[in-house]
Formats: sequence, structure tokens, C-alpha cells
Amino acid sequence: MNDDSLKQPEKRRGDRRRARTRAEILEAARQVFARRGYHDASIAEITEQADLAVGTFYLYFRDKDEAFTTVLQEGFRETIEQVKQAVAREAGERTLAVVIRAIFRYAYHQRDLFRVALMAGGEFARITRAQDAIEEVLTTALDEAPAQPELARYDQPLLVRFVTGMVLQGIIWWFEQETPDPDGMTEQLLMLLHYGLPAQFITGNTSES
Amino acid sequence: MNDDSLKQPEKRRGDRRRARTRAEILEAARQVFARRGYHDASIAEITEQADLAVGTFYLYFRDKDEAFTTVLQEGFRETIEQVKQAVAREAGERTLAVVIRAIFRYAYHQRDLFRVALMAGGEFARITRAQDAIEEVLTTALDEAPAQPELARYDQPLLVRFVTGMVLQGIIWWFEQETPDPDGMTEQLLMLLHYGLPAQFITGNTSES
Amino acid sequence: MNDDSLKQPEKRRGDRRRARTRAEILEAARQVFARRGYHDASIAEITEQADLAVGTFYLYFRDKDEAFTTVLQEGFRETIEQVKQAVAREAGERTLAVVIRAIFRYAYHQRDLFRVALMAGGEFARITRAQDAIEEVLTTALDEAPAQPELARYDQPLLVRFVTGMVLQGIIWWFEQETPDPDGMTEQLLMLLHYGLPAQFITGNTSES
Amino acid sequence: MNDDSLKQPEKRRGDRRRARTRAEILEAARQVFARRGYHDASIAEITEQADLAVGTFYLYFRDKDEAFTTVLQEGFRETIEQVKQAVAREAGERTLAVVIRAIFRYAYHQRDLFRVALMAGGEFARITRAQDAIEEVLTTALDEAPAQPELARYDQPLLVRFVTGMVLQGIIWWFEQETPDPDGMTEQLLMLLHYGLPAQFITGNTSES
DNA sequence: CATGAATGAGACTTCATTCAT
DNA sequence: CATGAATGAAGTCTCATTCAT
Repeated sequence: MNDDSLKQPEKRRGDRRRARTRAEILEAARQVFARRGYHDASIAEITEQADLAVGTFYLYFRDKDEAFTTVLQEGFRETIEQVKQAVAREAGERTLAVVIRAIFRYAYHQRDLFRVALMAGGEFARITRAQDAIEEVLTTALDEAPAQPELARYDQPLLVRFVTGMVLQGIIWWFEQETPDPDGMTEQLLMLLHYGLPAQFITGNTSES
Repeated sequence: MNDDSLKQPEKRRGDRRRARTRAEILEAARQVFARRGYHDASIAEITEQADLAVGTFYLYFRDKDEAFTTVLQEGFRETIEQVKQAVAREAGERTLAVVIRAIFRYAYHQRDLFRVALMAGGEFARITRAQDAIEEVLTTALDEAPAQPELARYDQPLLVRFVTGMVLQGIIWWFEQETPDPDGMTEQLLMLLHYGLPAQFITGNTSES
Repeated sequence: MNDDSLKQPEKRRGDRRRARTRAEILEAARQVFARRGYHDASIAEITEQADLAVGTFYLYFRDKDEAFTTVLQEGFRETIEQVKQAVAREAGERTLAVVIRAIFRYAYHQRDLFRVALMAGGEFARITRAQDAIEEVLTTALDEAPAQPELARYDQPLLVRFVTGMVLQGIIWWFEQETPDPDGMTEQLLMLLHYGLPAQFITGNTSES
Repeated sequence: MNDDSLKQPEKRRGDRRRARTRAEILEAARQVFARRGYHDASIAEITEQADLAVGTFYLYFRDKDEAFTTVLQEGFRETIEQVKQAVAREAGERTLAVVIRAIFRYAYHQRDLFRVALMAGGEFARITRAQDAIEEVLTTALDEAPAQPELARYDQPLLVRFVTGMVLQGIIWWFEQETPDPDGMTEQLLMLLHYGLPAQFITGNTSES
């Protein structure tokens, strides 16, 4: 008891400190990965940015790869949660419109994270990590949607992929352009999904094939 | 004359040999880049795959970067040309249907090349090189299409990006799946572009917002 | 304060260690450069001689060139200072005799350094670095000397070069011979500068031209 | 007989051709060595300059080193011979004045060769090759000179070295300066050897030690 | 004889990772 | 916990030399 009441605060303080240092490294890593890409980012630059010694890095992460993975996982986990909360807030309306708007809104502030994921290269798995995050949210939305007879003609996973591709391109667009803002981007994307393209433009005929 | 008839064969033989070796290195590079990604591909592995000595590589390419760029450029140049020819063959019908079908048909056989481009990472410009190839073809198609009043509501470059994103995901799909085949993939994509998604599914309401 | 008294020793220890390692590399480099010349000296041989890993070299010097330059600069700086001090000690007598004796005395112990500088080859600038060190000292001596009417007939910079050439040959002599010692060498050189050669020996006549 | 009269011309023609090619390579080598120094000169650059294929080089020289050695040897042999002839022409007057003037005159036109020798670096022997050429001529001159009692106080080989050092510096001077011309240079050097420097300047006293 | 494509040893350099302090 | 000097494997690139044509 005595022991406990004395050590607990210390332990907590220690824990808090550990957590803070860990977070600092992660934040530094995120910036450096975004700046340099996975391969050209060096542990030295990360620790320097975090104002720590090189060795400290290895007290918190097994290796460069784990830090990288963690940056993505924790980053995307947060984004996914925020999106889910946003969707939940618009109670019941688990529609594509709501989901995509939420994605774009949060992704816009996380452009860096997507940059990190997309610039990684190397094992292909990594590239898709950004994609996975989007797919997960979209798939959930589709699954929870009321059955739609018109959807039957689509191969669902493929459909998700197509939409994911569009969303991804929207985010990539922001790597270089600032406009449109998230809501404008959402509007453009939904418009396309809603109205599609003129039949004549697609097939070149008035009548469909 | 005498001189010519004597030296020409020798010169041609040398040229042919040079071209062959160059092609072998390029092919090996393409495979290794696809297998490992840009950074993890080593010159040693490339030359080994080509059954040549390391030094030989440098007789044909200034450095790794030049080889990489060449793999993409020559690869995509060929693909782009084939697509354009295919489109031209279906005289006059420069519709999206024709273009996208052509892209999918040729990209299917070039999956490796897209893998190379997409796995590169590093400088972001590189990642988009695959994207650029698609965008170029799509933009041309859009520009040559008859003016469509309904298209006015879209931001054109963004529209191209969205479609590019879908196409890209279709190709990425093939990295792991074999089906659907190019024509099936085309059909799915065009269907989405043509009919769009049910309004209710998008907005959650019967009436639009 | 507490902080200071605690950290300072650590910092000092680290600094001392760094300085020691740096000096070890420099000493090893000097030996290897003297043994092999600039080009044939390899970083591997230098670090091996210093009993360190290859990578350690690059913690202290950007590249081989910087190490080489440093070996010469620090080596000659020391020599030049010692010569200047020696000259200063013989207060007021800034005569050639004093200067040259000082040069020979210190250069004798620095034979290795001159070997390094002279064996460098490559960019010619480097070869002359040893020469520069001597020229600098000699020029200073000449400039500070009381104006001498007889000196007017000489082209000063050329005169310095000639004397430099003699000194250099004296040092090179020691690369293979041990005798004469520095003072003997000085005596021989000064004698030549003082008495010159017999007129008849130079012109072949009793009377001068 | 028949055999002879028929083959000899062919053999001679072949020999002449071989000799010409060899000379072309040597000339090219000399230029490239002068331009780049021993190490940075590549066989490729030499053969390119000679407008030949790389392999041809090895039909005439065992390796790079042999070509280098030959450039120096043949170059200096020629210079030495010319100097000896010039000296012989001034019948009987084998004085220092004549020898040094001859050296400077021919060395001036061979600045490149000395540059090659001096820029070589690497094994020290090479650096001295230029020096050897001068020493040889000077030593011969000294040996053939009538015995001079005043010379007795000098250590002869050392004396030769000193003079060699002066001559060498005169030639090095021409690497960057154009003036004085060979005769002017000779005059300056001889003046120094003849009159020496003012006693006061050397010792700082009016009376000698 | 001449050619020049091919070879491969060897040099430099970087950087993730360890460990003594 | 923190530090940062040291490590050394691994990768890129050069170029003297060989050899089949």
C-alpha cells in the first residue's frame, strides 16, 4: 500500500514522459518521411528533428520500419476514427455523400500522411496502406447501406476500388493544388457518381449498346 | 564502295549486338524493379539477371536512375502508341469506351510496367509517371470529343484525374487478381461512369440535396 | 550550477575522445599518404592503420580529399609556426641564415609530411603545397630584410623560387640519405649562396662576360 | 634472294606503320598525361585522342605504366641528347653557363613533359624522373670541368642537387608564367650562382662567421 | 593488326544499428 | 533512460585489361 501510493505517481510520471518522447519521435518521423520519402529519411534526421540522440530512437522503436509502420497505422487509425465519428454524428445517414465528405475533410488536413504512404515505394504493400484506409471506410459504408437492386450489376469490391481510386486522386490533387477545398472536391466527385457521363460521350451513340 | 561493303556488315553486327545487350539489360531492369522497387533494386541484381558483369550496365546507362527512367519511358511510349493506334483503328469513334478499353487491354499485358512505376516511391514525380501516361491518353480523348453541355458542370482536369484514378485501380487490381479480364474491367468501369450510383445510395434521400 | 558540474565532465570526456580519434586518423592518414601517395592510399588502409572501422573515417572527414588537405594544413601550420618562433627567438636577426637553419631543423623531423605533399601528384596545386610553406617563410624573411642595393639586380619572386628549390632538394635528399644533419645541410646551402661558384667554372673564362 | 627482295619492302612498310602508330599513341598519351596527371588519365581518353580503339593500345604497350614510363624516358632522352649536342657545339666550353642555358632552352619547349613527370605522384621514383634528367646533365658537366680548388668545400652530389632544385623551379615557374624567356632565366640563375647573396643579408653581420 | 564490348576487382561512401558510458 | 561514437555491410560507380570477331 505504502509502496503503491508512493510508486504509482512516479510510475505514471515516467509513463507520461515515455509517451511524450515517443510521440515526439513519431511526429518528427512523420515530417521527415513526408519530406524525404521512406528510403531517403535517415534516423539521424528524425532524431535531430526531435532534438534527441540517435540511440534514443531505438529505445522506442525496433527499427526504421517499425517507426514507419507506426506513423501510418496511428495516423490512419486516427483519421478512420474521426471519419467514423463524423458519420455517426449525422445519425443514420450512412450515405456515400456523408462518408466521402468526411474522408475528404479529414484527409485534407492529413495530406502529409498520405504523402508519406504514397511516397514510400518499396514493398508494394506499403503503397496501398493509404488505399486500405479509404477502402475500409468505404466498404463499411457500402455494407451498411440498404440493399439497392441497381447495385447488383456491380462487382462490389471492384466498385469500392474505383471509388477509392477517385478519392485517392482527389487527395493527390492536393499535393500540388490547394483548390477546390474538401467540400468542393466532394461535390465534384459525387456529381460524377450521381449523374455519370453523357451516354453519347461514352459510347459515341445516342442509343446504348 | 569496296570499303563500304566491307565495313558496313561489321558496323551493323556491332550495332545489333549493342542493341541486343541494351534490350537485355532493360528487360532485366524491368523485372528487378518490378520485384524490388526502385530503391531495393541493385545494379548487381539487374546485371546478374541479365547474365552480365556489373560494369557492363554502365556502358549502356549513366546510372540506375537513367535505366529506371528509360524502362518507364520506353515502356509507356510503346503502350501509349498502341492505344492510340487501337483508337485510330476504330475510325472516328474516339469515345471514352474505345479509349478505356484500349488502355485496359494493353495495360493488362504491361502490369509489370505499372508495378514498376507505382512501386518506385521516392521523388513523387515518379509515382505519377504511370498516371501521366493514362492522363495523357484520356485528356486527348476528352479534348477531341464533341462539346457536351452536360460536361460543363465538371472541372475538366479533375474529371480526368477521377477517371485516371479508376483506371489505375483497375490495373492495380490485376496485381493480385486475374479476373475480370480487360473487357470485363472496361464494362464495369463504363457502367459506373454511365449510370452512376443510385441517388438514394449517395444522398440517402429520394430527393437530392 | 549543479547541472553544469555534472554535465561538463561528460562533455569534456566526449570532446577529448573525439579529438583523440581525430588525431589518430590524421596520424594514420599521414603515414599511409606518405607510403602510397594520395591516389593509391585507400580509406580502408588508413582506418586499418588507425585500428578503426571504415565508417568512422567519415565521421571526421567529409572525404579523402579533406583528410589529405587537413594533414598538410595542420602539419605545415605547425612547422611554419615553429620556424617563426625559432626566428623570433634569435631576436632581430631575421637573416637568411637563421631562417634556413630553422626550416631545415624542423623539416628534418617532418620529412614524412613533405613526402606526402610531394608524392600527391594530381592537381598540381597540391604538389606545390610543400613549396608554398617554404616560400611563405622565405618571402617574409626577404621582405623584412634591410634594403640591399645588390639585391636589386635579382627578380625577387624568382630569387625566392630558386632558394625554395634548393631547400626542397635538401629535404628530398633526406628521403634517402640521413646525412648531413640539418645544420650541415644549412651550412652547405649558405656557403653556396654566399660564395657562389668560381667564375671560371661558370663562364669558362677568367674574366666575366 | 627473291624472297628477300619481295618481302623486305613489305616488312619495312609494316615496320614504318607500326612505328607511326606507336608514336601517335605516345604523343596522345603525353598530352593526356599532361592534361590529367597519371591517375586521372584513362586509356580510353588516350586512344580516343589518337583516334584508335582501346584494344590497340595494348598491342603497343603492356600497360598504362609502361606507356607512362616510355613517354618520360623517350621524352627526356631526346632532351638530354639535344642538350649534349648543344654543349658539344660550343666546342670545349663545357661550362655551367653553357649547360644551364641549353637545359632551359630545351626544357622551355618541353614544359609539358616536365608537367607530366611532376604531376605524376604515386611512387616517388616518378617524381624524380624529371629531376634525374637534369641531374645527369649537370653531373656530367661538373665531372668534366677542370678541377677547381674552391669547389672542394662543397659536397658535390649535394651541390648538384641544389642547382637541380633551382633549375627545376625555373621550369615550374613556366607552368604559370611566360617570362622571363629561357635566356633571361639562365641569366638570373647564373647571376645568383656567380655573385651569391650579400653577406650581410645572409648572416646579418658585416663580418662573416 | 585493329576493334570495342565485356569483365570484375576495387574504391568510395552512406547509414541502420549497437553498446559502452 | 539518454547519449553519440563506432561499426561494417551493402551499394554505386570507374577503369585497366582481355578477347572474340
